[in-house]
Amino acid sequence: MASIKDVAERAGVNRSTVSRIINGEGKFRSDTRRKVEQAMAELNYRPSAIARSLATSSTNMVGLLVTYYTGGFFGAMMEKVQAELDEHKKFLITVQGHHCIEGEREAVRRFDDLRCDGFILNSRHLSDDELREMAQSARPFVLIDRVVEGLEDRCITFNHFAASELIVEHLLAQGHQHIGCISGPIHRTNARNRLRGYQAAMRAAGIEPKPTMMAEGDYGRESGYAAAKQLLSAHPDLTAIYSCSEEMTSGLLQYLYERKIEVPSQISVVSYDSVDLCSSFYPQVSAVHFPIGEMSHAAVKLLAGLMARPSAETALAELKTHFEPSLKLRRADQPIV
Amino acid sequence: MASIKDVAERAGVNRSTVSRIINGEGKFRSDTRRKVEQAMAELNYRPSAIARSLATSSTNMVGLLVTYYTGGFFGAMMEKVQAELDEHKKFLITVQGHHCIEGEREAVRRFDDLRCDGFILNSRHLSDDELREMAQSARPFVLIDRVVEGLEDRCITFNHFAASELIVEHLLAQGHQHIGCISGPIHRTNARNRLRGYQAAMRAAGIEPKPTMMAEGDYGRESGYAAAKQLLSAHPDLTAIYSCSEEMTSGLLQYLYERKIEVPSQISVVSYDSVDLCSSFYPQVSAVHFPIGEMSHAAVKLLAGLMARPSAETALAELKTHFEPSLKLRRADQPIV
DNA sequence: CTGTTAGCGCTTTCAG
DNA sequence: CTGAAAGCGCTAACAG
Repeated sequence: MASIKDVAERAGVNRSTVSRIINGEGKFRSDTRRKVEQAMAELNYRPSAIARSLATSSTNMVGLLVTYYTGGFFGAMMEKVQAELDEHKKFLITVQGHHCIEGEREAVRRFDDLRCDGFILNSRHLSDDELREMAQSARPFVLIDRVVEGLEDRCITFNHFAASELIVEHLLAQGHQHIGCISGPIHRTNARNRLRGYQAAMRAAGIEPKPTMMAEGDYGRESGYAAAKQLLSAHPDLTAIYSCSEEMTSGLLQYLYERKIEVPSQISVVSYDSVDLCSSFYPQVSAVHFPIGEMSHAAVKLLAGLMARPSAETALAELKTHFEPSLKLRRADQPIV
Repeated sequence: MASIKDVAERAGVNRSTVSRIINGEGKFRSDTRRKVEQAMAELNYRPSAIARSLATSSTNMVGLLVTYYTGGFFGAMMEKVQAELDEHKKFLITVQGHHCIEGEREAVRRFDDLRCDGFILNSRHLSDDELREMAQSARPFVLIDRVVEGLEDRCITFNHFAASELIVEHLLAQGHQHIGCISGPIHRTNARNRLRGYQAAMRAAGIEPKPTMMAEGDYGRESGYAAAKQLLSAHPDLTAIYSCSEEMTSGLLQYLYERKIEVPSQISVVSYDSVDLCSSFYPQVSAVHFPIGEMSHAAVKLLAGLMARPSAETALAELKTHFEPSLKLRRADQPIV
């Protein structure tokens, strides 16, 4: 490809003049500008982002670490991150954490290798300590859907506990007492918080949830199916089930469908949901909304702030970094009469 | 961050020695190696991919243009592309086409700016001519799910026509005669091919599909719902409906659920599917499988081949670039008795 | 086996 | 308003 040198020669000017024109720095004689622009057009010149990065030590690249690519969750995240980045003409580098600590470390290393201006981590395996240590480095990063003590100002968080409380309270308010819960993998903090929210809401209503009223899934569809089976075998008297992910809800509904247990006349179903998938089930199920899209948006904004002023935190106060749940009521649950 | 110069100074050797050790070129006195490795470790040194790119004029970056991020389709694509790229230590740059020609052009421009080693296009708006012209440039690229005359050796394709034929024939074989079709946006080539496959299969069975037996959707859920309504209002006698995307199928099922039209006892449902979403519906619906995952994998392989030998096409013959449909039979359709 | 010297394509003082 | 020159961090001949 043509280089700036080629353009300069063709236009009969110095490279720095071309550079200035490209970057719009200073003023130029109009014919100089014309000559340069013409040369660029003729050569189909495009400045090398790479060379520019090296010279300016700013790459305009932003890294995004995700745990997996499937599911609408990730898509929603990408969507928002990209949209925001596009506007600022930045490049998005995505890498996957391979579901393990070494994978996530490697990901960060790659961001470093590229000298990304900053990165966004949806990390699940890096330890708090490791993250805190990373925060010492100059390269700014933010965490999405994770809270690390001491790094609060870089965390975009969601109140999973309150989310569960909210939806379970909704069920309780409708007169339900026998409410089962399909949780995510309890070794994961957020999944644990969701489960605890359920338990807390139940206890607040004077109901002690029996261990057999809770089944652990892996957030996937199949596990929802299995958990439903387990739950209903142990507790045929359940009048409602709360599932902690939309995928598991799909499995749950499948099970109910196969057993000809009618929703919502025989049992109510409510769910966690991030991408409004619950509206595509039949019947459409009520859910607590996990606003991953908005959170991603906030993450980019936060990061942009950190990148702009490396150490200060001016104006970040205005930024919303903590998100609270909201209810989306639909038709798969109904009052106990 | 520490640079190669810092490492060299600390180790008391020349930069090129460090460079060679990093890249494992040649042999070294063991104490030289040790000194260098120690210096690198102490400084926490990581070579700059950017500087390296500039020096070698190879960036190890691969671009991926997608039309949108939502839906499992895209996730499946990312998954495979990343996995493959990770193994070769390459970086993935994703950009979105913004659903318009200018957006897709801009995307390619950005790949150029970064001097990506190559890119993968899931393009819908760039014209055949434009693509052919791009092919003149040195930067290799491949097309996924698109066929462009003259660029056959860069296209990873799927037989959409045959896919529709296959699933409709399945329905016909079961005795169905009144089969409706919910198609994608007919201004899109692939959507049109799917519709034509349906028509061809019907005609081959001696049935002329009436215009009112076909409804156009936009591949989204809502449109599936609307199309179902439209179809069944005009043709209450339909015994089966073929929906050209899993999302539309979801809408279709929702409609049937609301109208209390039982599947499969009152009507059979079959669908197009790429990410096995149809197995998460209840009842699970039979589908023709659109193997986007495998195709993505093939795309990366193809691209890797092109990047390795810029002009030649050795060994590409072994590569599978064309994919045929396969049936995944489940329970939402049944024979006419 | 290792050092010297250019140079990748751009930006950025510093002059003029 | 424009040119000259140095430098970003690395690699790649070419010597030795």
